[in-house]
Amino acid sequence: MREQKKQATREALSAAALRLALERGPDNVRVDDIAEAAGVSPRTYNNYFSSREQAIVAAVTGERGARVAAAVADRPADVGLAAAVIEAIVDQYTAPGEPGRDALLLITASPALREAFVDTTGAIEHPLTDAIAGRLGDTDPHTARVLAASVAAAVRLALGRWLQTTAASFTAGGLVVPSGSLPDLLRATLAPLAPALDAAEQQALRRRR
Amino acid sequence: MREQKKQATREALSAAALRLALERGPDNVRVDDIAEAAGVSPRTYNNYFSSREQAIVAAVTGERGARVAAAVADRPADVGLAAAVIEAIVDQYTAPGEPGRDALLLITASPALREAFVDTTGAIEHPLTDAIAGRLGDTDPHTARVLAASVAAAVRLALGRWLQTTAASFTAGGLVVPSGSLPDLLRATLAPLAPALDAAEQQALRRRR
DNA sequence: CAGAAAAAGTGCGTGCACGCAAGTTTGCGT
DNA sequence: ACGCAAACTTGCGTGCACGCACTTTTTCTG
Repeated sequence: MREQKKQATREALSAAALRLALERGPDNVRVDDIAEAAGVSPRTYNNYFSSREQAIVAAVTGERGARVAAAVADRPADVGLAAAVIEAIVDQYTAPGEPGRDALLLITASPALREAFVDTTGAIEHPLTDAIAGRLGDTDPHTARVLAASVAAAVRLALGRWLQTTAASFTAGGLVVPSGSLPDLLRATLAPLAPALDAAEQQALRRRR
Repeated sequence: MREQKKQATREALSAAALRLALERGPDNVRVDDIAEAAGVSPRTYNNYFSSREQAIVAAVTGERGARVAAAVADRPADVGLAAAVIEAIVDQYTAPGEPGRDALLLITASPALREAFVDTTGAIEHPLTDAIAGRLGDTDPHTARVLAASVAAAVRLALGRWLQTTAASFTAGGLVVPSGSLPDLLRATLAPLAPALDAAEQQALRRRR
């Protein structure tokens, strides 16, 4: 029940942060406002988030880590590790595009928010490590960590490029082509890691018998 | 000449930061002290570094990015990409251990400094991208970026684990084995990425003819 | 060589992150 | 049901990062 309450205030805080940012623009939101809107003290806000940007972005990226991990775990056992990971990520990063269309617009508009959004990639690292370790049979958690970290790094790269090009296409007024959809960009960015993922899977199989 | 002066003040700042941190302990160093010791205004210090930890750590990690890139480029052309990258990194992360032995002790002692030190890994990403792209023949800069980011992420993991275990071995008073030397740890952490590096190299070769 | 343009340094003000030391709530054992 | 211990919240104080406007220095150009 303690956990429930913590999660509740966390969501209240990030929801308030996003709402206020949408209403007034990101630069006209003081920390005190967010805290007040969520019904906690400013100091408490700071126990949950260490920057306004983090709070705002968390409203969009909240449970991505857990969702990605679940998606990886749910792929059928007979598809390769690389395919499982890549498709799980593509799914999870494309599906939630709907809920906050204007939120994404807000994020792309502000460099600080863009950076915070891209940095949330680090949050998928630990859940993804567990998911990969599960598929590899828990023989070598070390390898799983490395692969998860690499995948996270690649996703960070893809998101960065995507935000960059979409932002550019705004300012350039359409002269710049959006450079491909996010799913395509993700697939292309993750492709070079596929050999490493599949090699690890083969080695795990070999080790198991 | 402009660049020279910038680099000079940058080094003056980080050197002063490290010296003061060693003299008084990291928590007894104010930003104003660093600025004064380097002969610039506090505001200027802030144009170079956005945290004390960054300034201190930069004294140790300064040119690592460029050195790693050069080391990768200097490996003979007939060794595989994976071997070239891994050995270059191992070299560059082991050689500079001598200059600041006490500096590393200082860093391991403070969590904030540990984090800053580990985060410097990101700085090798761009130089390493260029080095890898050079070896791949510049056909696909995108792949080079992904690989460099993954390598950087793996190095970050290795450094994190290394600092963690060495710090633990301090507090535990020797009960915990240092868990292997840094070179071994780096090799073990980078190993899972070797298939990806070599696969990219093969593909580059195939594309070239 | 003068004078403009660009770039780096500086002073100031604001909002913030975070340590610390209370106070308050929650959950558990008896 | 009671009370205690651990976890969470809060107020306060300090140092800091960073935007902005301005001065000083460096570089470029006619």
